[in-house]
Amino acid sequence: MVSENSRPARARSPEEKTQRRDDILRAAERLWTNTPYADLSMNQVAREAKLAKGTLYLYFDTKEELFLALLTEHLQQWLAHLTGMLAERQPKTATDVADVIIDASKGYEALRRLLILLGTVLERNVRPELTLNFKRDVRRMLQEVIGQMPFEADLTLKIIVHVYALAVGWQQITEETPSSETLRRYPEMSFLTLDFDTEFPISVRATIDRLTAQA
Amino acid sequence: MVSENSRPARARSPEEKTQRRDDILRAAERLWTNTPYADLSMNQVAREAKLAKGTLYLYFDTKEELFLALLTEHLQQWLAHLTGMLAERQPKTATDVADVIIDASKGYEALRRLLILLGTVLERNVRPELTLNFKRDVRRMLQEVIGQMPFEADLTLKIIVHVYALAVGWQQITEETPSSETLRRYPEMSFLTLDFDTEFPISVRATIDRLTAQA
Amino acid sequence: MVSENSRPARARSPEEKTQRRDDILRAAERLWTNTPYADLSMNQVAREAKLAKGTLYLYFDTKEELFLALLTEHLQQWLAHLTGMLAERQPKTATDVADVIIDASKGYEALRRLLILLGTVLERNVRPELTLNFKRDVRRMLQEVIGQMPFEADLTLKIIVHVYALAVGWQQITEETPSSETLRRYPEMSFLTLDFDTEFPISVRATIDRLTAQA
Amino acid sequence: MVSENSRPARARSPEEKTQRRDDILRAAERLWTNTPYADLSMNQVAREAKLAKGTLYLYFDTKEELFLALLTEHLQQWLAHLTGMLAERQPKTATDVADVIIDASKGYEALRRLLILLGTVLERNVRPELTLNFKRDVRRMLQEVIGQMPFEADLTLKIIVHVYALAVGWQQITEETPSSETLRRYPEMSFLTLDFDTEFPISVRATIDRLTAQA
DNA sequence: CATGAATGAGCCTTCATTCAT
DNA sequence: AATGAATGAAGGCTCATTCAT
Repeated sequence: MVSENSRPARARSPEEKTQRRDDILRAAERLWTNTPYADLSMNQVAREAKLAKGTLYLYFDTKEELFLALLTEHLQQWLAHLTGMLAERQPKTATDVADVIIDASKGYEALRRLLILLGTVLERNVRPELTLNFKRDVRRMLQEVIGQMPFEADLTLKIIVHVYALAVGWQQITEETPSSETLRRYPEMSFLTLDFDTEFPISVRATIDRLTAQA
Repeated sequence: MVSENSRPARARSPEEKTQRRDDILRAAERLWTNTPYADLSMNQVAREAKLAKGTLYLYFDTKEELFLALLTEHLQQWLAHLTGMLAERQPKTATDVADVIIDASKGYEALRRLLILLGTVLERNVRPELTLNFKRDVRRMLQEVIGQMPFEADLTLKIIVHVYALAVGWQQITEETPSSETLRRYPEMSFLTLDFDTEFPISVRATIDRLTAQA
Repeated sequence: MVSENSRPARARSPEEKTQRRDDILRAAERLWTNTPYADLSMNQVAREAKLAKGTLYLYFDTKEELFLALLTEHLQQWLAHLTGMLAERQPKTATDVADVIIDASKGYEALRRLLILLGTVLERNVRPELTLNFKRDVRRMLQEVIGQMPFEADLTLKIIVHVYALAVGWQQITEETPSSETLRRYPEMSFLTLDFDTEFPISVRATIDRLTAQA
Repeated sequence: MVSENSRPARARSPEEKTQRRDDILRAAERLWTNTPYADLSMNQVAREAKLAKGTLYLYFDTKEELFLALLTEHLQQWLAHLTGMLAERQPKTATDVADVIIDASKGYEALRRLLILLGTVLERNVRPELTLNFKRDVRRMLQEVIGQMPFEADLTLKIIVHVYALAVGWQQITEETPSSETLRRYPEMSFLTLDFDTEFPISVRATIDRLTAQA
């Protein structure tokens, strides 16, 4: 309800600058929801943010860095969300933990698509130092998750990475594509028209059970 | 004056045309091994195949179709390989099946990278009809696999798709990137420097066990 | 009188390709006559040559290389012209030589402006290897000049370089600029409104006399 | 907490404003020593001067005007230096005069590079009126030089302009460029690796001798 | 069937300058 | 007077695809 009109013409204070940076990320996010990375130009982001193209570059050095920042945000949010749920539910068993992770993962498709982008585009075109920073940030955030998990740190980390692999894998397979609709018309192909929220939990439960049993 | 393998100057007969098409695929394959899709131009493929750029377009309508064909081939090979191993080993239990699948998957990194490409680029830029054809081809090949598996068709298909998700997910995470080397220097980040051949089997076993137990 | 209409749609033979490359150089040259380098975009050159922007890059890797090629051409022409005049007039004395050089230099303003460009822009933005090649080409062409000069090779080269310095220096001072016209309205400033064809000869004669006397 | 030289936060008095303007020129000068014009952004100058970008524009209308002011300064200094040396040495002959000019020119590379900039960039992008002012300033300063020279005003002016041409020409040829180092490895190219302080004097002496002899 | 020259839309990015604060 | 965020025109260049030969 606030939006553009209340936006100061120039972001002077650190808060305003954070806000402006956020405006840009929000604009990128809106477009990201329904546009693949390659089709999403900085021009579009600028227009969507109602800013000049050059302004984007005051806040992000490159297109890749912008999306790395977006990913950082989304991942932060998810991890915070997960930490919160863990703290609340206090899971004890593998099954409990799987349930929390599965529940916490609902509605994070944008994040999953950003994670694919990470391996596909970002890591390849960003100064390695930045990717590294990003990963160290992630590691730091994970410390909080570890604190809320009923397992040892190493096992928790292993679980998280497996969940990451599953999220990326299933996202890629279940994502809507131009041919999805047609595909649904062929019954023999139903094995390929799957739903993330159905399949991902199965994998997650199986994997977490196994990993905890092994430990 | 004749080029290596004394390739005919023009492909006239159907066999020659198939051969020419194959030359192109082989060239693309050689480059694909160590070049990401975005950095791999049609020009390079043409040069590698010792053909002119335009010639590529006589055999493939677009760059994406070329790589879809390459994916089809690789998938075909892997499925044949898998079918062979199944026929040979005649696995009975979930564990047996998992073992065969894991063994059959070794050395197919190129295929896994093509599968990522499928969801990331190909499905988005190819006539939907082609993707569909591809998927129907895959379905047909799967029939052979089904015949060699000790489970019902639906369960077998479900297993295959889960394996697909795992392959894509783990490939993405374990793939070497510019920052990989530096990452290895930080012990606290070791949870991210993983090996496909170590992690993928764990997931596969866990998942197949679970899927068969549920059924 | 021939011009664009007789131009083949595609340059296939080496001759046609040389011709096409030449078309581009001619277009650049026409614009160069009345546009400073910075204001002269590749877009304009393409338009002037009635070619697409990309086509330019089939013949020249960068804008700088295009202009380095143009400079090479002009320098070649001038050196050929000079060699011809030397052969014809067979100068014996310093004065004779100066006369020939001065006469041979008339009408080469474009070349002088390109020489300024060399030191100002090209050498700084072109792969050093290319500049080097260019200079070795020049050295080779100079061999012909040396053959026609009544002095030893070293002295001839020294003379040429001094003439080069004078050409560049006087070009810069006598070049027409936006303020030139107004400048001419102030009699006390007449010392700055000079004519290349008047001043350059004086310097050349003085310098060649001195260099030959010293030797 | 106070910055160096305890510069006032705001320049209020005319003296302070002159000082601020000078701060900017000094900053530009420091950068100019080792950065070509194109690579030298107003941002850098502002940072070097520890001022904001906008502040620069309170003192100079454009980047070009800033450098024109810098040139004015350097030229003023050189002319003052020259006048001083002339007054001290009282040269009588052409040779004497040449010696003084040559000695007075040592160590003024920055000025020579600014003179190249004048013809190359400044005159083309500055209001003609400003270039004119600059030139009239120069003319005024030259009056002092004329007073100390043993020749008539016109001849003195002519000499100065010839020296100007030589300075610009030789600067351009002897300036270090990315390919200089490699060039030095080829003995046959030694005719191009020259030293300003060696060649310039030869030209100057030759030219002044000639000009005075003609008169 | 083969060629490869030609196309041109479209990309990211830079930076002198402006102007709200 | 000083700031520095915002602007936006403009630039060089790439590359999948087309099509005349």
